[in-house]
Amino acid sequence: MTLDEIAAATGFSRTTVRFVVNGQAERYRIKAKTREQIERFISEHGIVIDRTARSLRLKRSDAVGLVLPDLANPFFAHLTAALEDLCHAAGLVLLTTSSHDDPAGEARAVARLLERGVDGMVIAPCSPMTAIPMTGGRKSCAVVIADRAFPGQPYPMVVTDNEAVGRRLADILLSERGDAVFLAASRWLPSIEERIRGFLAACAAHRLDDAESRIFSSNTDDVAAGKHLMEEVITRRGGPPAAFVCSSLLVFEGALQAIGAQTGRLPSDLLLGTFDHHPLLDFLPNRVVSARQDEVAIAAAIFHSLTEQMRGKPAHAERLVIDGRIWSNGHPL
Amino acid sequence: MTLDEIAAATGFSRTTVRFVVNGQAERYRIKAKTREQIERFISEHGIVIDRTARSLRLKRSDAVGLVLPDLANPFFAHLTAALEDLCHAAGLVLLTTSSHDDPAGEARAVARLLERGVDGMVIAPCSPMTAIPMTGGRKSCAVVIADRAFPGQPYPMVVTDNEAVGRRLADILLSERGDAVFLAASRWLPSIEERIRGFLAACAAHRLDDAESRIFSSNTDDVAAGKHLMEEVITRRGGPPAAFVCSSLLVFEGALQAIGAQTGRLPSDLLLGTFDHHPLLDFLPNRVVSARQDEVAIAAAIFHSLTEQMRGKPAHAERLVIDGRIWSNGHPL
DNA sequence: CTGTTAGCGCTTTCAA
DNA sequence: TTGAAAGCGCTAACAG
Repeated sequence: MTLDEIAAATGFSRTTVRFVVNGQAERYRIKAKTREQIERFISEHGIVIDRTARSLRLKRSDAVGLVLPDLANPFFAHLTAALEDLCHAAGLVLLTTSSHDDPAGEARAVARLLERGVDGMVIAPCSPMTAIPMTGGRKSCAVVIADRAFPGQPYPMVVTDNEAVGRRLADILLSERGDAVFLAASRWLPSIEERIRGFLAACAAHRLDDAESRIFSSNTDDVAAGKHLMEEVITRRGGPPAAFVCSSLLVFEGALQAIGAQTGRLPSDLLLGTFDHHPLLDFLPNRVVSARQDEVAIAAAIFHSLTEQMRGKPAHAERLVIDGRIWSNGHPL
Repeated sequence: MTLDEIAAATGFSRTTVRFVVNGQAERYRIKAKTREQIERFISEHGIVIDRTARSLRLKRSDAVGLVLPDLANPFFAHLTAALEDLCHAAGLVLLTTSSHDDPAGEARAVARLLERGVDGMVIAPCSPMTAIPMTGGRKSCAVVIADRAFPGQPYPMVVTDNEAVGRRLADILLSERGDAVFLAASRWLPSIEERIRGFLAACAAHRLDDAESRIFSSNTDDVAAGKHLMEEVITRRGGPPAAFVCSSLLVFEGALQAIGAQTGRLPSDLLLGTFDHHPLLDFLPNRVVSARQDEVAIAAAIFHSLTEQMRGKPAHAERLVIDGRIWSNGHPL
């Protein structure tokens, strides 16, 4: 049922029907009897206002796009869930797209969202985009960069305070074991580089002068990379370290596999550290310290910045930093 | 840049420009020079065709909606990722919405998608909906029910073969330990009921006549429920079982917590079984057997049925069953 | 081969 | 209080 159809069926005009449907009956002093008739008709026959037509006319879609490297990554899944809740509460829908860490796919995704006329876009870029082509849209589109703050973007960025968290995590390991290495995947990511800086700072604070040699990094973020990195650690140091940090759970899994393959099972005093968190970590036989991003707070910051832009505030290239949290044995530290 | 603007700027008509833009230049034998001129202009100035207007005209949005109970649930996150890939490859966008297991939220989500004119909808219902109000839309909308096959829906349903998987899982536990209990959350879900049936069938095959008393169930699916259920098991049976299955990882975590609280740490010969899988399970000190849904195959079946409907094939209430897989120690069984 | 026209369902503006 | 008209950018049908 369209507004026109209802108008025709009830004998009133488009305008009158629309006022009732949009809850503006009061404001335009629609006669009570008129309103009742229309409302009764609608409750009997139902109505679905066509937001496609509405969008075309208003040049506003009440939709926001989300461009992620990978939805299967729990961090992004949680971020999506949190953002979605905020959007829905505000009457917006969320269009999600994954780029699978492919810059071309990312560009395509952005273009597709632009075609759809989204009012805003949240992007976790998979590469240092030269420039997101927001130009070309018929209307301005709010943009917020999430999680991956490649330099040079003219948009607000919301990121975790990776360096601080990395430092705290490393500090715990070094304090408890006096030794630690860092297994880093995707070193080209700003967030990873920041975590490494935090690790190095902790090493410096503990007066370790071989900090650089404690960093092992690869370009891909997967289990195989973690395994390979840990094998390298074992080879270079003649055995497993007393403690290690991994830049992601995938790397963590690979590292555990490598140690398991080497020593049969995990040395019981091996102290494990990892970015990203999963509840099952708490049931591993070893002590695990994990750094966790605050998806809800990140989503809130993103949404705030986005809605401000959508309300007309011009976008700065500001950097909004959200605190990460360290967990150990199922409890925040 | 709109088609009209380009037409005006290049001096050709809307139609001519559109033929070029839509790649139909060949078909309509647009003069090569004309095409080149238009293409050059576009490559210089860019173009974003407005799919909002297109949708309005064509009554087709090239969008499909996805209604899930909870995106943060890894199964649904993986399903979403898989579906998204299929959609994008077919030039469709995916609108995701979570209902948080709230029937009212679910109804709202469906209505919102209908307003948006989605061509199709994938729903993992959170309750036995009396009827999804597909009526009222201006055009028919393809529908596929995923994962939760409440009876009575007139749409195709894609589900895992829960009973068979549940039976295989229970069979492994009973064969290896001769004892097992089932901790089930959300017993009102068809999928859970099916898993329980599989468990009971395995018990019967192992000539256990107390099968019913091995089922412990709750209405919520969370860690607290799992803990509570395991406490009940321990109380009723005077100690932890030799093996148990949980209907979800959340319940699994709760159960481990309860046993840990009771016995200090996990008895080393305790055999763990769970639906849902996570790679970290492989690093637990105990042997873990887990049943895993095949999200990619499920997504493929959903997408196939959906696109068939979108091409005009009327929807049957058929039931498409996808095999689940059992994993143990990081390998499929 | 290219141009013109009508209209998708909505909102806005102006009239009555 | 209510109605009528115009137009968002696109596509389809038809006319040159």
